[in-house]
Amino acid sequence: MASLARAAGVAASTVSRALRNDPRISPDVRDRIVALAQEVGYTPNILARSLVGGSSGLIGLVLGPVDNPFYAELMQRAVTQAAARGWRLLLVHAGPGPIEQATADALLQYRVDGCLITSAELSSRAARICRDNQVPLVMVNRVAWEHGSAVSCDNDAAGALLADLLIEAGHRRLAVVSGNPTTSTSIERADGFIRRVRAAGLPEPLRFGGVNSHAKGFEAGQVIAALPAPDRPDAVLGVSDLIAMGIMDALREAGIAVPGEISVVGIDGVAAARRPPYRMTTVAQPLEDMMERALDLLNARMNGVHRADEVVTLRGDLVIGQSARLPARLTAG
Amino acid sequence: MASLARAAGVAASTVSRALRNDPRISPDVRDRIVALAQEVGYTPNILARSLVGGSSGLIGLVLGPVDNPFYAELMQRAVTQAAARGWRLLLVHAGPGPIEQATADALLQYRVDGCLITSAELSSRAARICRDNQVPLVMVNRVAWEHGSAVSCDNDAAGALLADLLIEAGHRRLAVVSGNPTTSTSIERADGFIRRVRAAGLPEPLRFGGVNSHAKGFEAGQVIAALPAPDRPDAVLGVSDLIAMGIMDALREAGIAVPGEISVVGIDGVAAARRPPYRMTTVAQPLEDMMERALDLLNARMNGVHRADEVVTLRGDLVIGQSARLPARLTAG
DNA sequence: TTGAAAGCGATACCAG
DNA sequence: CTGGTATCGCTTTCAA
Repeated sequence: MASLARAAGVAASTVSRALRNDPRISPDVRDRIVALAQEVGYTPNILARSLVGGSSGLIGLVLGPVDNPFYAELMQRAVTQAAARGWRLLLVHAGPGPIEQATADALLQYRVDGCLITSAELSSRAARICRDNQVPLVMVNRVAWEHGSAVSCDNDAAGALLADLLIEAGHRRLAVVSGNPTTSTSIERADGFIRRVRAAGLPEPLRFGGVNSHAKGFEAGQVIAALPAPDRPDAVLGVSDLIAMGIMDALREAGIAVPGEISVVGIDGVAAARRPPYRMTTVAQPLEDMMERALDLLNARMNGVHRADEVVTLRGDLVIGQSARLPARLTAG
Repeated sequence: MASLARAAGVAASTVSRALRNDPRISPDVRDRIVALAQEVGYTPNILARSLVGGSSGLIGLVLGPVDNPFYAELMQRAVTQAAARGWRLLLVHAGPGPIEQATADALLQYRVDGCLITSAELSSRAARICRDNQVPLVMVNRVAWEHGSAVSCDNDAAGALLADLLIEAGHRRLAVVSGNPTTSTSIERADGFIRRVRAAGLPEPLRFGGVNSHAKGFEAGQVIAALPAPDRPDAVLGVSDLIAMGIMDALREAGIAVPGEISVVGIDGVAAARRPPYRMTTVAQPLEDMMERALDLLNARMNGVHRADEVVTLRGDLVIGQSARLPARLTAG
């Protein structure tokens, strides 16, 4: 920058202002400097800028296991929307394993302006670090931990809605395949579902699960398929599309027609579940809006202003596929 | 850091050295400082360090469309392996669209030590920026562009291997569904396949394609299914697993048995293709090794040392699934 | 083995 | 409107 200033015959501070469109710089001087910068291929060093300015322009991103396409879709939204706000993502973790200390430390070392945690599990270490250092924190698809704001889909309502629809369509023996029993997302979805089944006076739903994976759904599907027909459920909720896909695969492999003999529904609305051969009936998370709100929450907390932690819940969108028998009023149109 | 130095009764430079395990600092002083830093929760500011040191510890990551799970898997490897080397990823792009100028600029603004481009398409802008600014660049799953090194799977060999196996197993009417006609990956895979088909004296393979997506594979599958039986191919290669999954879905939906009536094979080895209901016979890219080599290449070019661009090609691993009829010698075991 | 001082590249305040 | 100067947090000579 010094050499640029010399070449332009002005002071460094003038260059600095010109390049950031400071209003109180004369247009002609600014144009000359901008042109010169362009010419010599000068790019401001954000690291140096952050040093004095305080803000790094970085958002830490902690991702969950990306074998669940939901996280991949979330990530894509995060990159795009963050870029639109002039922020960059520091990707510090992606995967199922616990986040390491060195990794969590990076959030502080790089002075991230905020942190986005999308993993339903294992986020505690990163969350603690953010709390201890007043780094704004927003969790997506996850209930707020001790500290931090959160944006999620109304999981309970999603489960309840699907239960209502299945029941209205005449299903009587329902089942639910859960994910990780320690994650709020999985629990709430199952709870909402089960509550409505009970409210309808139907028998207690069968319950399976333990991990949020295709394999676990497949396993549950095999067990269900092996049940003698009278005991066999006529409708199953996979608490995630990934699980629901596994269920459906197992049932079909066992020669059971979906939705002919058993209806299957999921939650998330990932692309893979919506296309053939699944055409899943599911409740899609409003990803675009969720990320928008998440970044809003971060933004509001980024300039040093303290604000109370905030929890935002958005309603999901019912996606009518062909994996479940639904009330005629929905399928007629 | 100044306050830390004051509290410890030493100079800032001593603190700096102590925290980085400089050998020429007395152990007791170092321990005292480290303990104190721990106590007050001090974290070094890497931005400031980079300012003087030169290296930011950041690797720019440009990702392709993550609806293809291949890119998601690649990303997970990238994060893990980069972390193991003490690097962090600056995620500047993910998705199908072209990379924007502002995004590409971020690579320079944050002074990334190197750049990893995994998108088979649209990487030119980022690549150009790296070239113009001597930022080490490695492309993964993509042939080298004008500038930069590259690591990829031997795509041609993968296509050739699958053709050989299908032919050996007795298939006679082959077809190939390509991806984006401008990407080296897609072209090479198809070329290898077609070359072997010709070499075997079989009729010219049917060709479909245009985009690397499930939808495009599905479309091609529908067309294939609609062909009158005598013209219908008895084996199809989808140049990516994503495409192959689409093909298989369409065929099965049309009531055609896979692999009973038509064999389907893919390339990539993504998790989704290997599990039920696909159980794809495919050539898996050695992701772990590819990322390892990619980071090696970056590392060798990162400390200012100039090295010639390098291209590394790794052989893929045949994954025997159940989506294709294969020679008995392979399926016997 | 430790300390003092000079930067690294930018911004911001205070003058002019 | 523009120029000097202190400063951000850390590393790195150069001395002691």
